[in-house]
Amino acid sequence: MRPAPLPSDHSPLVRKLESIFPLDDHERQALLDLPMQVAAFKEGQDVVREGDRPSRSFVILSGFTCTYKMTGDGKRQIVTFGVAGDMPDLQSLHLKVLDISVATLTPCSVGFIQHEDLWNLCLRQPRIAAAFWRETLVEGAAFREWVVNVGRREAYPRMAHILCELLVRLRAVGLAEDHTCDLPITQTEFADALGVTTVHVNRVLQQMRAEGLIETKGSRLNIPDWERLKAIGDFDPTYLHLRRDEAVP
Amino acid sequence: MRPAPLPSDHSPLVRKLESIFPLDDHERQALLDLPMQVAAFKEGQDVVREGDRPSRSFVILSGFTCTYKMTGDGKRQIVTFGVAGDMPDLQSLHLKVLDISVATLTPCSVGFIQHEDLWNLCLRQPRIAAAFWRETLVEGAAFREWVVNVGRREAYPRMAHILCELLVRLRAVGLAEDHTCDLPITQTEFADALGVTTVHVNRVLQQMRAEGLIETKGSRLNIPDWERLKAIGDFDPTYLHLRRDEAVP
DNA sequence: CGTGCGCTTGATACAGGTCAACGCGTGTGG
DNA sequence: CCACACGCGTTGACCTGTATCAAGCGCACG
Repeated sequence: MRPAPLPSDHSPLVRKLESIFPLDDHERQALLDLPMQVAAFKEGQDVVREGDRPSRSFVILSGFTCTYKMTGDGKRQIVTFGVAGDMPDLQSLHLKVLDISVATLTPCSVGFIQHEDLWNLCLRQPRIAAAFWRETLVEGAAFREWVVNVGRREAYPRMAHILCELLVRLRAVGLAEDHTCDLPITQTEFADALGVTTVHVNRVLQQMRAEGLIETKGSRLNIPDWERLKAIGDFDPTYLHLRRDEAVP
Repeated sequence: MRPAPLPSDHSPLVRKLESIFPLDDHERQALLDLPMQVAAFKEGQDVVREGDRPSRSFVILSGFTCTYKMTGDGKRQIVTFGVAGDMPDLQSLHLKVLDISVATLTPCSVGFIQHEDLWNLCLRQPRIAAAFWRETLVEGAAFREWVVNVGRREAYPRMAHILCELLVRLRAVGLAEDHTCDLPITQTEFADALGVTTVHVNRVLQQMRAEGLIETKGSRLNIPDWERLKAIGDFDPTYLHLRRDEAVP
């Protein structure tokens, strides 16, 4: 007998959209009514793959993902991390063939939404269409900043910058306390995100710990001096286009 | 007396949108009817600047632009080049404050369109809204590939890749013959796009010329062996999401 | 006719890559 | 229940792509 469908939980989606776009009760309800098929993924699996032609997009309900591309000679570049509420392949609503793959970094629960349902909702509620559009634009802004980070900052500030971005994004969806969060990202994954080697990531992290910039135990990250990390990472959260500035007081 | 308003020419916009989205006569006409205020910019001017809160977006009608961000210590990273038909700040329709600046690389003619007019058109014609949304998504896809290029390819293939992208995009809007185009981009600008120094760009270009990969006279670029350039640049045009694959036969 | 910008070249320095090996914790199959 | 394999973090020695610095050249333009 087939497993019962997993219970759906739309709240990460709503929370995420509200972090960048104001919704009224009616709109919130419309989102909650979206048909969603929930699936569980183990760590290290591809949710979608470059070249796919999906008829649905997905929301991350829990867990962490990375969005990546492979080069011809087998190197991986991670272009963004996904956290609860993110829709890493929302673009496929308009772009038929996927130009990226999305893999889970941890066990994940994801909710699939048929393009048809999304499309109908957008036609009926232009403001929700605007919210989704805006969501993809914010994602685009983050890619631009990622280019700057990889192209123009050395490994040390580059790492600082990514840590800042992750903390702020996690805070925006309620997944981080003031200066602490769970960040289950391995050094290899950071390496592929920063465009450096694992060895170098290791040395950078050690130096950051030595200088009291960060504290880690297990996957727990703590940032003792947020202002200093921000300064070193040359981090300005404007590009995340959050409604409430989550720059952390 | 004030100068007469410049004559507007919507055709670059229509041509660009049609390269990624099928339009019918009615939709084409709706675009042609968009109120547009044309302005001429000299070379090296900012059209819009990071931090601006524009009430309009612009289409490049002629000329070349670059979209860039500055780091805290004054380094510039170009995140994309703009050619006729592109709308480098279309995102500002939904994101109030600009996270990028756009500068002209050559004298440019640009057409400003009020957000209000765009917004009305999108509400009346959902398919045109979809076309604009798609336009921003394609731009996002190009940023992702730019991250990969800067993060994971060495300077030589990185340059090859950018040249491939530019040729294909120019072809898509009718600004390039098969393997030749006008590319008025200085070595300094390439440096800021690739995340390397001008000196290094110079050496890379010389090597490419020496190996017969490219030929240049003035701003004229010719590519004698397209397949080889593509292979070296690890270039696959899928991410540009063109309707007709402009991969150049 | 100078002056500045874009291009070019050479010498030298360094951030980060490569290669190789080891420790440690954990899950697993014999 | 132990041995072993494997993933992740760590370390050291050495190498290289690219940066940095400095200078010269030619041409377009005021």
